[in-house]
Amino acid sequence: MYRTHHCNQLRAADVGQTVELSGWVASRRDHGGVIFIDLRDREGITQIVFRPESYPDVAKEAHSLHDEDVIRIEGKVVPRLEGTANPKLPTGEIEVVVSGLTILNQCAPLPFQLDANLSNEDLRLTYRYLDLRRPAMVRQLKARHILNRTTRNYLDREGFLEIETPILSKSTPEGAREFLVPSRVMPGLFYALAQSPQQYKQLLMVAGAERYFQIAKCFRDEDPRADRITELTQIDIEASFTTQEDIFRLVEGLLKEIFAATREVTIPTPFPRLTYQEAMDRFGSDKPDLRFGTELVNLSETFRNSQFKVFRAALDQKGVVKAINAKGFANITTGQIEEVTNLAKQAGAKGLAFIKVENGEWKSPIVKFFSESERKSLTEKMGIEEGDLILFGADSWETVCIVLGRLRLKVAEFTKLITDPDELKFLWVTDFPLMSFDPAENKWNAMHHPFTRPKTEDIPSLEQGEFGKVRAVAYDVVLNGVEIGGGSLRIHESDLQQKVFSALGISEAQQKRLFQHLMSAFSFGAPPHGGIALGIDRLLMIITGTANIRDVIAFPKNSRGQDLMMDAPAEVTERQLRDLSLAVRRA
RNA sequence: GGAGUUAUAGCUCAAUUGGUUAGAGCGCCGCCCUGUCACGGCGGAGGUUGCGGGUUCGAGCCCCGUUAACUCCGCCA
Repeated sequence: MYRTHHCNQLRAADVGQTVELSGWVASRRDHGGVIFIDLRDREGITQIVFRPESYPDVAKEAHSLHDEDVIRIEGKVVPRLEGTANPKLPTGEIEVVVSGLTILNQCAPLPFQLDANLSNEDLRLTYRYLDLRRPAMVRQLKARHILNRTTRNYLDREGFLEIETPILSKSTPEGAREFLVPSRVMPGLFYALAQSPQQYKQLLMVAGAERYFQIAKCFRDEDPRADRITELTQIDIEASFTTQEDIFRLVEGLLKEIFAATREVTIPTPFPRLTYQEAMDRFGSDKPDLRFGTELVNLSETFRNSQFKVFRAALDQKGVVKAINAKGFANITTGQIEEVTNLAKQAGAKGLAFIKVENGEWKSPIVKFFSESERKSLTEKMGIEEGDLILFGADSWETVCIVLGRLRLKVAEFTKLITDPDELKFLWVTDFPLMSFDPAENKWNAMHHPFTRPKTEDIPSLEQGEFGKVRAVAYDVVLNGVEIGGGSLRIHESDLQQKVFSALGISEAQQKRLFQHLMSAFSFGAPPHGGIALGIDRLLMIITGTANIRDVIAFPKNSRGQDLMMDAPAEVTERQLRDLSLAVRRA
């Protein structure tokens, strides 16, 4: 037997028991005579004591122990001596006097220390199995386990079946770049790794599964970010005979249980809702962070007849003038002004107009163009007070919203508008546009995916070719400015699906080649259906309060998609390539 | 594809305006230590300052190039 208890189990009530423990040496405090060791396993730490006067042979062997050696001990639980209890440990009232020691395995000198400052991430990822021994990382693994368990229990109770779908699938033109996998049996042909189970889950609805979910791995061959990784996990949900309201209620209930189980907080439901239009107009983002205000204010009427050419020109071209008030940020430094100006330009602005309100004076190169009534209207609409900084955008509605939305986030960061690190602000963003125009490709792309249902009242616009006016029954769930999930009601009629494909520039020949299975499935009595997918990794980032998606994944890839521990991707042999009928072209 | 930040001992970091032998803490090795909990004390080993070039009497520090990591933009239905 290796253990009778784990290392976070023994308490004062267990005093007198003879126990066995196994684990790693987390810390050795060798006084020459008595030796203390913090013995660590997955659950926690128990102090064990070697007393030479009681067990001289065992104590002698303990002198040679090192950090991270793996040992098994037996001994007696005793209360700690008067005044030596450790209130920092749940097991701190007791210790185990060791009468028997087995060294199960020794540890070589470590490449980095587990108890010290975090080492550089390369090293942590290379030796991830050591990094994961840190209690903080164990907490991450447990949080994911609890989230998954809660999800399964909840969706089971709601009548959902967990059904697995293929990872090896077929390449489709829309969406993220895919990882390709060559077929050995059929030379020259390729699978694609599923970027989501989207089509399978819709086909399951046609199959009459009615309520499906899956904790699904998805693969996207795009450049990673701090909150994006090539290999991600989603709670994938689809239901038949469902409405947007049904899905909102389901997901709100799920998130309520997840946050109760992982963070022990009660989140208020239902979540507030904004349409895409409102979200962009007021917050300059389709995933607004509602933990602070600083809303975008429309000033188009104020400057309708302005002498300031930049504003006037934007308005004359049917654009808008909007602004945000960075309260109390008039003391912005020159360097910060430069930074926000660059940010504005990056987001599509031609420049950045601003007003600093200092000592009762408006300090700005543009104020001289403003009339008395314009100043008055501006003061009123923006609620201008001493110490404020007003940042303007004048351009097309979309550009202005995007620019000011980015500035809003930057201002919040500079002026520390988020004060409570535990605050959770959920919302639904609804009525997304069905399609967006890509000037680079000169074509319309699906905003969500090509199977998204247009709003019934907007179908005439679709038929008339006014694609920009068509809204979708598509929705995102947003938490603290992070898109944690998105979904839609789907098209279940082959003729409507065909119209959308055509609008997206997918020819009939392509439709047949790529989506024949869907088109024919829809012709055999497909029920109305819809669903959503929630990003587990991003959700866990917020639950555990980390800024890096790799912290919530046991074995993550780095920002170039490498697994530093396994050293993947790696070269393969000529023989393997030959079997796959592949040749590598080297530069 | 573009931009920014970073790179010094096994790890985390220092090193004044360019100045002589590049330091500290932790870890490692040796010795000492019977109530610690980041135990403590004494001693020791350990460096091509990412790599290549340049400027200079002299470069960890300045310049150019390059590589890598991270972050951001593009991209991510």
